Amino acid sequence: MSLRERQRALVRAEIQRAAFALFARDGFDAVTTEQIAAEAGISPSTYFRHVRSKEDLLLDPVREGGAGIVALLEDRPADEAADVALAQSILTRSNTFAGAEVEQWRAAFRTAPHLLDRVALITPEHRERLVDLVAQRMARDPETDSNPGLLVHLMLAAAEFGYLRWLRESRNRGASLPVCVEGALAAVQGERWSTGPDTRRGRRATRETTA
Amino acid sequence: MSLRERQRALVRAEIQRAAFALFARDGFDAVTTEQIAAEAGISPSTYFRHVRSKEDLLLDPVREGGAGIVALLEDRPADEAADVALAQSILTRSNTFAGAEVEQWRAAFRTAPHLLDRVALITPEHRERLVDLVAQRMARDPETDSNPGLLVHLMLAAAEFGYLRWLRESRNRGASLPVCVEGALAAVQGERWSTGPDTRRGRRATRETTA
DNA sequence: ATCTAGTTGACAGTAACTGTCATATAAGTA
DNA sequence: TACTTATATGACAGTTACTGTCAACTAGAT
Repeated sequence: MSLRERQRALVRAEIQRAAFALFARDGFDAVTTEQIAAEAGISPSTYFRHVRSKEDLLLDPVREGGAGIVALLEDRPADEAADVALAQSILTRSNTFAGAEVEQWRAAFRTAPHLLDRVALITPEHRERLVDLVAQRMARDPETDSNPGLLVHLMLAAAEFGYLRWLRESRNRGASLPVCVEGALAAVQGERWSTGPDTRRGRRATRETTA
Repeated sequence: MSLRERQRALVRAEIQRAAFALFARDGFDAVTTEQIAAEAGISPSTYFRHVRSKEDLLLDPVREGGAGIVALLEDRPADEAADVALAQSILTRSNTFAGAEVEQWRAAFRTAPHLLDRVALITPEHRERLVDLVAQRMARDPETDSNPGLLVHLMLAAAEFGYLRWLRESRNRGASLPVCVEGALAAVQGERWSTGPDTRRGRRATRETTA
């Protein structure tokens, strides 16, 4: 990683830190881009060079999870059923989504409830990659058969439901993120996603990641 | 319906017509609000009084379906299982989503692919109403039990998948909207959503609305 | 006829972006 | 080390979606 790349990442992180702090204090809508830039110690020009849009400041952190899910799914045992493998990948990823910075993010996000229904867990590119991987596992052609796409869509929607439930609830009273996500993911798994008449391998292997 | 209300609806419809025509011709991003207002024969001020945001011009038509789904679900037979009743309500609604104006809308929407992942089939208020109705059918408390919310979320996600597939495909080559939606909805239905150990009434009553 | 409430357009703002340009600094090359 | 090139920065001007206010107007009820 070159010095330029490191500095780029540093500036980006500093912008996020500044933005989340301001959002949490004053509310998403009340904070201007100029304030964020000032708080981050850069000019507005530079701010816009690093941030595509104000919304993305909040949405990008979750979207980054998409790449992780793809990587995890690629490493799953090949004989595992598509639905199980996908659910486990998502669940494992949600386990790593924690820490002090995440709490800052959550506090910031709570001030922008109108963005709640726009949580896309993943970029279109990563989603397409997931569909291909799932189709391969189901031994179907994603072009002619919509089932792989549907499974990915529903599984991500279920995970999203878990994320939203976790987001809405207060810090300590509600269930943890993995618990929220796992409960929702379970609803999508089932016979429907099998590759053929008698390939049930891996079907019972739910709940292996959480403590 | 008073004259004022009728005129209001008329202006609104005229704005939509103008906007869709311009979007389809020049692309969503290339069309300014002033152009739309001019084409609709009103001032920019009036435009903004009728349109919350440019995005909503495209998104509102689908969102209006939400009210219809709620109404349909309220009229479903009381002994029908929650998942079946909800699926049928959505499917019936999607049947009425057709006509020449819809084709204009589809053409307009195609020029704004970045809005595709923001298709919320329903407003938060209607969604909450659906959750209550579903919870009642499942005999569960929507406050403590997340299953009704999850069923609604997944069912809407499935419908959304159908809508997106229909949207993407060309006018005559792809499957019709109801077919796309029905195929997706079927994936969510199942034993999981039953109200109790032995209440299976209405469980087999899929596919009754489409020809 | 008149009073009230909702509608309209002109106008002046705000804030999120976009594009350009001169300047500075990291990285590759002689 | 010196030189060149690619990239980052900040100042600035512009665009556009959207908001708020105000005076003129019009439908609807009394």
